[in-house]
Amino acid sequence: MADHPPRPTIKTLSEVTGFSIATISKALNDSPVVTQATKAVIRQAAGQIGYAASLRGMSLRTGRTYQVAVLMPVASASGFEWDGVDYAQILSGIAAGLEGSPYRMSVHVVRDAEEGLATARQVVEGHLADGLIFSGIQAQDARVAYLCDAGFPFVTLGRCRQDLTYAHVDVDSEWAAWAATSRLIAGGHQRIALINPDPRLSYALDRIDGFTRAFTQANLPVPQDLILGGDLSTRFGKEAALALAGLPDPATGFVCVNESTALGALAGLRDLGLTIGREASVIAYDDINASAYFAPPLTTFYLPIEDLGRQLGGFLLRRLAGEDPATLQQLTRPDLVARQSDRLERVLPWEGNT
Amino acid sequence: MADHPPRPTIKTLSEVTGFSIATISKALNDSPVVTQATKAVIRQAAGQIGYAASLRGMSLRTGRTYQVAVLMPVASASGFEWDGVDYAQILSGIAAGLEGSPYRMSVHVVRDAEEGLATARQVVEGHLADGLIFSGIQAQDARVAYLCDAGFPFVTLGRCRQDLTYAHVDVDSEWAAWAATSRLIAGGHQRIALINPDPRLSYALDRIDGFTRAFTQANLPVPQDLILGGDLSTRFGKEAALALAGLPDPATGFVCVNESTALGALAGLRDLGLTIGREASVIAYDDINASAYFAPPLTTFYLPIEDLGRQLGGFLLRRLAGEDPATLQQLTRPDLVARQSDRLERVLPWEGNT
DNA sequence: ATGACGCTTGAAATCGTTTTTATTCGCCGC
DNA sequence: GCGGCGAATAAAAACGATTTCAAGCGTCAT
Repeated sequence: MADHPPRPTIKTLSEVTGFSIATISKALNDSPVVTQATKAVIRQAAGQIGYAASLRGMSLRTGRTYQVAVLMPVASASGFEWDGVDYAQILSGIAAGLEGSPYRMSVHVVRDAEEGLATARQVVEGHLADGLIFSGIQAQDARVAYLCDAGFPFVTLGRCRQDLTYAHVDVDSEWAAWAATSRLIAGGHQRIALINPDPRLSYALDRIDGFTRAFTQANLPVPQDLILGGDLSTRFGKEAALALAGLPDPATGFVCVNESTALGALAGLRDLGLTIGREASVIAYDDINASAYFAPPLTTFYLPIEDLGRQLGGFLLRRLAGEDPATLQQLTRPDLVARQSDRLERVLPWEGNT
Repeated sequence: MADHPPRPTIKTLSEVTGFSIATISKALNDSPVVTQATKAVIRQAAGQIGYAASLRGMSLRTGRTYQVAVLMPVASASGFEWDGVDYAQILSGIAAGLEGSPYRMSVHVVRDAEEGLATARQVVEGHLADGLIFSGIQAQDARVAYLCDAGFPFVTLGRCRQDLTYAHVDVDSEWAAWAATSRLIAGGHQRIALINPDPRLSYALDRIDGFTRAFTQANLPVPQDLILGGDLSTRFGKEAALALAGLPDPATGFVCVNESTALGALAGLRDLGLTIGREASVIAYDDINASAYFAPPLTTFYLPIEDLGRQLGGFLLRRLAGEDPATLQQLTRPDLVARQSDRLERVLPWEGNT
């Protein structure tokens, strides 16, 4: 229980340098009213005694907290199921985006969008943070609407479908779903399933759009009966595959929303005795680099999810600096990583063209 | 940009009730010096106008921050590799453990133990939080030593091997490794590999201890050459399996540290043309419930990692309330989940006894 | 009757900053 | 010589709470 000497305050610095605390404060904030010479002296002394402003004091006076709140979604899990989302990677990216600024990151766990709204309210009304970052955007998103209305700085991972201007980072899910579906169509599939997330999510709709576009573009009917929405659990992926590959007119191609559902789909297809790559094909979003080790390795669209986090952090910083949200919007296209799971051997000649 | 009415302070409450701010403060903190009647009036009024104490004000005066800092490890990734650790689940657990208290959770990303120490220093010296939670404990852990010395409240996930008294939550890795190894020995294996984490980690040593005990107990030589330490990536699991199953006297059983390394091991064994459950067996720690979907489903020792997080949060709260760290120590035994990956078909009769 | 004591409440200081307003002082012009 | 001005610094107020100490006020014993 070593008693550290009390850490220096602006007052200590005042006594040391002989200047008043007001001057000290201005000098350290680089105010133009104080002489260069004085600034130099004060800065030197500050460095000398290891002075660092107390966030508490600053916070009380300025109303700023120098904190950024992140809403981290967790499944409302009764019995944990893996959902393949490595949120730690996103957090890590956000932290990297915040690096160099005085902002720290506080994480609030939310079970669903409703709780997210409640937490957002708390953060705004209680001034718990200066800015907010969240994901899991719905087509009609109450959180986005609320924060826009409140004029509170925030950045989202994903876009809603309301006509609102706000800072966001998103993945081009429409394109990715189109590309994945087209690839399977080119590979000889016609009965293609879309294993989708919760249909309230905005990107679920984007994926349906892309899926649909691929079929209409190929002059093929859209297999509406093969679109299934659910959570991101491996269990859901398996159940979906079991159901859709077990149909009288079964699905042979599967566009999965992510690696956990794809892992489930593979397990389901295996249970049905199907050989992936011969009788069925699977393709997925990939954000944790595990698909390469599945049996067989999965063809995926790779999302650099930590980079997205970094963007989120950077955008929020710029938003906090007053930048116009209209300029803080970004759409990323995932990269195709071709592996073995989407080739039908019997239609090999088709392979390749994206 | 709706201008909200300024939120009520203790002063507002003073004007409304007619009591002085001193009395208000005491009443709300349930001080014994103020009458029950007065307390009732004040509380009623507080509820009425929706008063909530400003954390900023409290913080400045009391020196407390009402924040708990969590050190979240991320791989120092050059090129992201999945490590099978769902830290979000731990965070979720911690948040659950903190629920009901005024404490919020701030997350600091650290790349290694060294950076962890630096961050811990910052937190302590800058009074950025009232307590600290971290994991990835090493046998000789500088962070633990520092925090004990500084008298700063903290709880760790894992124990170091120094003789220090501090609050911690841990998994009985010695036992788990012993149980896993014994199970494989009982299944007819003698050449068993231990796919271990970084050997500086305390639980890596625990696992080696348990591994060793299983062999000596069975009067078998300990296969030192089959103990391999690395990161928790799938890639490492695969490389390790490739190397050890490719030996002149190959390993046939694999005790993996977690699901990502196990997934890698399965991939490696598959590449060697081996059939899991016939020519090789794999067993792992399981904390994300994905092993059930691997090919074949893995026999695992299940760790309820969110519960551990909850314990961490709860322990820290009690520690902050002044409880003796000696009473805040807990060791959990993971549960065996028997599936198919550890049965050698040719030795079927042995199955079952743990 | 009065001083002491208990019980409740109030006034004021304090935490560490920022920001507004005041003061000091040298210098210039008249 | 003096009022005014500008530049630099200082003083004081404020942010919103907690905490120490003083004050008011019955009650009771002397």
